[in-house]
Amino acid sequence: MSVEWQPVRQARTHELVLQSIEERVFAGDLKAGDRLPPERELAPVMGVSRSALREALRVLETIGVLVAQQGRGPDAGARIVRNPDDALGRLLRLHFALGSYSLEDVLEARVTLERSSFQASAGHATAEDLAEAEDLLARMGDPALGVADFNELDTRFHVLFARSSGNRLTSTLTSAVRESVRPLILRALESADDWPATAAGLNAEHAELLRLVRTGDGAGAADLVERHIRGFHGTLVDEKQRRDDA
Amino acid sequence: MSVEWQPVRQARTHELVLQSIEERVFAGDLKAGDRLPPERELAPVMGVSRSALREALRVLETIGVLVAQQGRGPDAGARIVRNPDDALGRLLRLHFALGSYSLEDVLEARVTLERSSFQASAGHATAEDLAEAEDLLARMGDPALGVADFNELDTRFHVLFARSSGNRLTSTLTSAVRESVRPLILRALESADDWPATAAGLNAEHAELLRLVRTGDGAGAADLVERHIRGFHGTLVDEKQRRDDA
DNA sequence: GGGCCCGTTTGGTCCGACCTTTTTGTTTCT
DNA sequence: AGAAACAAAAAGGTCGGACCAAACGGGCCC
Repeated sequence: MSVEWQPVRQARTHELVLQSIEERVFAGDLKAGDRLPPERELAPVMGVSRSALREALRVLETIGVLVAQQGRGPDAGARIVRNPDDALGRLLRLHFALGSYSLEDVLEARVTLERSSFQASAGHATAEDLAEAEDLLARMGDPALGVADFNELDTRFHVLFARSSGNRLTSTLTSAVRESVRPLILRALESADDWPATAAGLNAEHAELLRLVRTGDGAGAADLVERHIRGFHGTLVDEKQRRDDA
Repeated sequence: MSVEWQPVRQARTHELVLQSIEERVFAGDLKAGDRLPPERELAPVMGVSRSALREALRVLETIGVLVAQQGRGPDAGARIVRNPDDALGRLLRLHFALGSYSLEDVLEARVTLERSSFQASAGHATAEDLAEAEDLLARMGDPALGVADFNELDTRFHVLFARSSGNRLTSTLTSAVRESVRPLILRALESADDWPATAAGLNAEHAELLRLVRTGDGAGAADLVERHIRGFHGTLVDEKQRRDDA
């Protein structure tokens, strides 16, 4: 295999700034909670214009490692934070909309991730987690619940178990993937033939999932969540088919 | 549970622009390959300054849904693309450096994702994939190979199988997670007690992985890659321990 | 036809002015 | 003395305009 040549791509200023800040992060110089100097001071120190600096900060903000606050006082200015979830969610949502990933890809990824989540959750879930799941379950049982509200609660149910697995990375990935198909799921639910029956069926599975996690049956929960996801995604694919045919 | 009140957080201009463009993407108005109007035209049409528009474009660029090219001709300007891998890699790398995720979290996520990758790869890998893996394996076998080069080839080996699984989403996630621990792995390799022996051991496992994938033994490949990752991550944890103690 | 030059288009950079929000300090009135 | 009102300062947010740099297209000259 021959060496692959790459075009040189002259680095843009904001990329240099970015690189410089990232190095600080990698070196441990910048930790969560630290504040950056004000833009008007930092820009000349780095030898770039304020606009270039701001573009770099915007990038860091969309990655979820920085927030900016107007005003004075200790909370003002640009601060390093750790908030990957929104960033990852937006990323996957957009790419899914653009067709970077097929529905089948998302299905398999959800199965893989949520199997792992539920497996671990069966060993790690706290009493608070279980109580919250119970609460969500009860609210989803309301027959008068609208489709959109159901979808919201269903998302929270799945994300809750991902969080309770104790693994923040898997949790982030799981909820981002779940979020990315959220609009699609909403549309599918809206066009369900018999919505009350669909909701009841999903809820029965949710209740059983909760029971398995509570009793510590990780393998059982993993198997059931796989069936749960495959079953529902199956109707999604059917729905998509019907739409494409029309 | 009472209703949770949120602060209103006045939206910033670039966020409005972003929202507007995202809606176009979700609606299917903007597809991969489409070009946006020039900044100088688009900004006044949207009623914002060019700077605000540019910040929104920068955000889209870091998400990997847009690239910008200077100059004239059909390739110039801002174009919609689908390139999630770099974006995801940078995101996870930074958050890992900031301590959003522990080493154990990454270990479990890698095991989950790569088990799935290798399982699927055993059914999907093409002859080209296998040939490339063979090539990488041969190059990793060179005893004179430096640690950094080995790490580079090892990364490509793992990412290759993720890609060959046929699932672009899992592949993206796998390579991003692998990339996020790359600097760490490099440091661990550099401080290995007996580097040639370590390399030989890893290579033997790589060769066996390739064999299992080639013969279509997905379950076997999944099990082996789990042992492979856990074994190596184990030395990482030991290494970290030793550093923390010092 | 090939090569050179020059203009046009488009993003990239910089600067300076001004707006808005948030806190802090000070003054004034009771 | 205390509370309310006002003013100043510090920070990010926005805007407009000027200019730089890269890439392409076309025309001109050999």
